[in-house]
This record gives sequence, structure tokens and C-alpha cells, in this order.
Amino acid sequence: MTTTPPSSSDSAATGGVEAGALPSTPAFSPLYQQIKVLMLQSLQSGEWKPSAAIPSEIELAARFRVSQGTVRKAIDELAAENLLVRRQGKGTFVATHAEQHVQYRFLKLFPDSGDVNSEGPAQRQIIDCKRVRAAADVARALGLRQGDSVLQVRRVLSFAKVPTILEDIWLPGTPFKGLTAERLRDYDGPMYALFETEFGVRMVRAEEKIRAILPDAEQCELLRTSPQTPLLSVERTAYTYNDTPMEMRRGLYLTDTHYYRNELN
Amino acid sequence: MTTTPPSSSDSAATGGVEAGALPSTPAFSPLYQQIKVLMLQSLQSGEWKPSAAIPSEIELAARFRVSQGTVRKAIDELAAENLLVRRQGKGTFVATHAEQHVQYRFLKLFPDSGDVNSEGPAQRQIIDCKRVRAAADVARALGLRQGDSVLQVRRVLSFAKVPTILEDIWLPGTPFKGLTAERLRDYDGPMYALFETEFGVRMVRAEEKIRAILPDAEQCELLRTSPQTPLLSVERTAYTYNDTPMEMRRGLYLTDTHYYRNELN
DNA sequence: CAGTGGTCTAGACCACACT
DNA sequence: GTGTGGTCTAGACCACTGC
Repeated sequence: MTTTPPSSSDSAATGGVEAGALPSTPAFSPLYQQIKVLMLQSLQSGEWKPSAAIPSEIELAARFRVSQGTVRKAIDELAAENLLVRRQGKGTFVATHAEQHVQYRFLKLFPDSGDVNSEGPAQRQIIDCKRVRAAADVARALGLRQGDSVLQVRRVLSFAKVPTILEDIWLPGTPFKGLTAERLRDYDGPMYALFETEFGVRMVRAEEKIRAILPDAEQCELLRTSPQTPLLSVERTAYTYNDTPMEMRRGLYLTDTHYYRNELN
Repeated sequence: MTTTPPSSSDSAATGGVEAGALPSTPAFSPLYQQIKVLMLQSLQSGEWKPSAAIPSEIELAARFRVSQGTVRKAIDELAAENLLVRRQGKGTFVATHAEQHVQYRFLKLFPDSGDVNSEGPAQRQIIDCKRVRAAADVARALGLRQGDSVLQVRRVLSFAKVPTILEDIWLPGTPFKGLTAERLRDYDGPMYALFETEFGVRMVRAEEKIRAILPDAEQCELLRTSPQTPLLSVERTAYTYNDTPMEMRRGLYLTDTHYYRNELN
């Protein structure tokens, strides 16, 4: 495929692996990486949809004309990146934000008690959802031009009826055309799950920049707190496949009864 | 070793894998996991020291009486956990905090400019280093009893001569006997690297709890800031092998020119 | 050149889930 | 039982490093 090592004495290894339009990939890469790219395309194109099973390893090996071990290594990496989920005896599935287990995969705020279930699910309140022109920072984060049309959502998350998170969310206008406050209100589940099912946009990874700030008057009111109470400012950019930014959001977290948890390796 | 699958038609697979004192490991686990445990013991016992090369895959395969592929899978996992570092053509090495590349592996604070090198290395100032009795929270984090003897270090990190981080660090007294302010001052490199070379304690992973707070008078003075400037409170517990906590620290981060960066997957 | 990790294959068998 | 992913082996060859 595309490029192969200069000489390969293994007959099958040099084989075709299926057409696939890759106009120019000059650098050499191992077979399993090339299979990984092809599988990524199947995910991206929607051939394999969130929560659905992908073909078995044996089928994929036949399709790509490689050994099962090579397919396995490609799947291993995709699973490590949380794009696929392996289930022994059942198959390999496309990961989704709609799984009942980890309700909010990207939300790292936990109650001091440590028991996530004690406070139950978050109550969501949509404050606003309107079409605006992208400010400079939003445009930069989303890879748009300043002034391009974006959707802005403002909402409050409460735990045990206590307002705890105030979020402003910006989404590129084109892929999310048709998103309204009503649809956000009506949907029961994580916002990212709605993005998957309604707009075909799957968030794959994200980066957060965290600071400590003091809230302004409006923020105080919405979070029912005082201007002297410091908050965590969590600025997140979320990416789909191919490192395409698809969401920018700024969250203000009240951390008197909750904390932001991070694990370092 | 210890336990093996009920029946294994593969001659070698059921083999000994070397003595190794594991009194009771009742549950079944795959071979490569067992090899991983043995390798972990070699790391923990100091047989393989930080930055040194471990035996080659072929040697290990012979030592453990398994195939190279099985050793490889064990190493793969240890490398994924940042305990080992693979270098093609050279060998596999024990990871260390003294590598010149990632100076502070656990420090997630970056300058707004994004260019880590623009401000050069951090200036460290040891404020204090004394033996104290563990408070309740420190004792809990370190798995000690309240009142047990611990070392407390207080220091300030500055970037481009601007004080930015104020840290209180607590270390269990016994493993760190002999640590003084002078030795901390004289050592040129990350504190965790000193722990490795001088005390044989290698930090493997850590957890952080982050909050927004306002500083008290003393903290303001040390960071040369005002009581109205909110700070990030970063409480870290660091662990050695076997999930043994070996350090508790609370850092106060000034986030007007820096931000805490986190990557979500 | 020899030695190391990295890739790839082919085949056997195990563990698990469904039917 | 059938089919899925998971483990293990044995052997070949490639890519990189350093002598």
C-alpha cells in the first residue's frame, strides 16, 4: 500500500491491503500503522458507527490481506486511544460517549466525599443557545476566521441542586446546524452523546487549560456565589478524528465541595 | 509459576519461569502478567537501577523460559506505564526522573507563551526543611499514623525571576532520613531525581486534586502577590512501586502568566 | 559487523459469550 | 457448539545503533 519497505522478502507483507485513496504518503510506516489509518477512515466516514461492532479480527485480516496479529496490533492502538472497545467473546465496538458507565468522560470534577453516586446525576439547565460571531480566541481554537458564525450555549450544572458549574460552549456553525436549546433540553444523556447521534460528530480527545479566577457579577448570580469566591476556570478544546477541533468551552467550577482530579503517569 | 491454567498442551508454557518467592497468588493470570510481576520485583529490589539497561528480550526470554513475544508483551505494558523506556537498537532502560528531556514530568504548569524554553529553567528557593509530626491529612495520604515523624519542605519556584509556585512537601521520615535543606539546595536537577539517586525512591505515578483558593498573608508574601489574587491549589500524592504513597505536597500556583495543562482521552 | 528492539506471519490453544 | 477476542509460540526478517 502507498509505500512499502524497499525490499520485502515476505510475500504477503508487501501485498495490496485494499485500494484506499492515499495520494501521497512518502514516509515509510509499518503495516499495522497503515491498517490503523484505513480503520480510522472507516470510523471517520461513518462506515462503523458509535456503539456498533466492527468486523471480527479474522474478517479484517482477510479484507486487508494481512495476518490476524497485524490487525490485532492496529486495533490495540485504537483501543488504547479510546476509539474502540474490545469485549472478549463478543467483538470489538466503536467507542461512544453514550455508555452508561462513565457518564461524563471528560468531566474531572468529583465531590469531596469521593462517592460519585451519592449526589446522583447532574441537573442541567440551559441558560442560552444562540448563533453569534466568533471572537478571536474562539475562532483560533476552532480553526475558524474571526467573525465566522458559531453556536454559543450557556448552561449551569448542579449537583444535589447546588449550582456548581457554569459553562459557555462554542460550536462551529456548519456541522451543528439545527442545534437548539430545546433539543439540548430534551436530550437525556451527555451532550457529547447527542453530538454523536444527531450530528455525527464524535469527540475523541480534548485539552484543558486551567486557571484560578474570580467571577464577575453575572457569573456570581448564575452560580449563586460571591465575587470573593475563587473559581476554577477550565478552558477546553475538544477534537474529532484527525485532530479537528470541534468545540471550545469555558467552564467555571465551584471547588468548595468538589475538586478537579488528575492522574499523572 | 504459582498457578497455571488447568491444562496446557504447550510444553514450555507451563514451565517454571524461575523460582521467585510468591507465597500465594491464587487467581489465574496470563503468563506475560506473571513475567511483568517478576520484572516489577527486579525494579523494586534495585536489581535494575534507574537509567540502566535491563537484559535484552532474548536474555529475559531465556531466564523466564518463555518466548520472546511473551516477554515483549510484559515490557510493552511496563513501558506504557512509564516504568521502562525502549530504545531501538540500544536496549530497554529503566525510566528515571533525571532525563534531560522532560525536566519536570509531573509539573503541568506552562507559560501562556507556550514556549517552555523561553523562560529557561525554574529557580528554586528552599524556604524551610524540618522534621515535624504528621497532621491528619498528611498521615492519611502517606499511610502513616497521625503524629508520626515526617519531613516538611517548603520552597518557592520562580520563572524568569517571578515567584510562581509555593510548595509544601511532606515525606515519610524513615525512607528519607538524612534529607536536609543543604542537600536539596546543592542538588542540580529535579527533586524526584535526587530521591532516586540518594534514597532509592522512584516515584511512579501521582494523583492531584485541584481547587481555586485565596492565599493567606504568609503565602502572599512568599509569592509576592495580593490576597485578592486567586491561586490554584494543587494537592499531589505521589506513589512508588506497589502503589505505596511516598510523598504528599500542596502547591499554590500563580496562574496570571501560566496555566495548568491537562490532556483528556 | 553483531546486537538490540520492531514488524510480520502462521498456527495452536484458551477464555468468554451467546444460542 | 460456534464465534469472538486473548494468549503463547517459533521463526523470519527489518531498522537502528555502535563497534
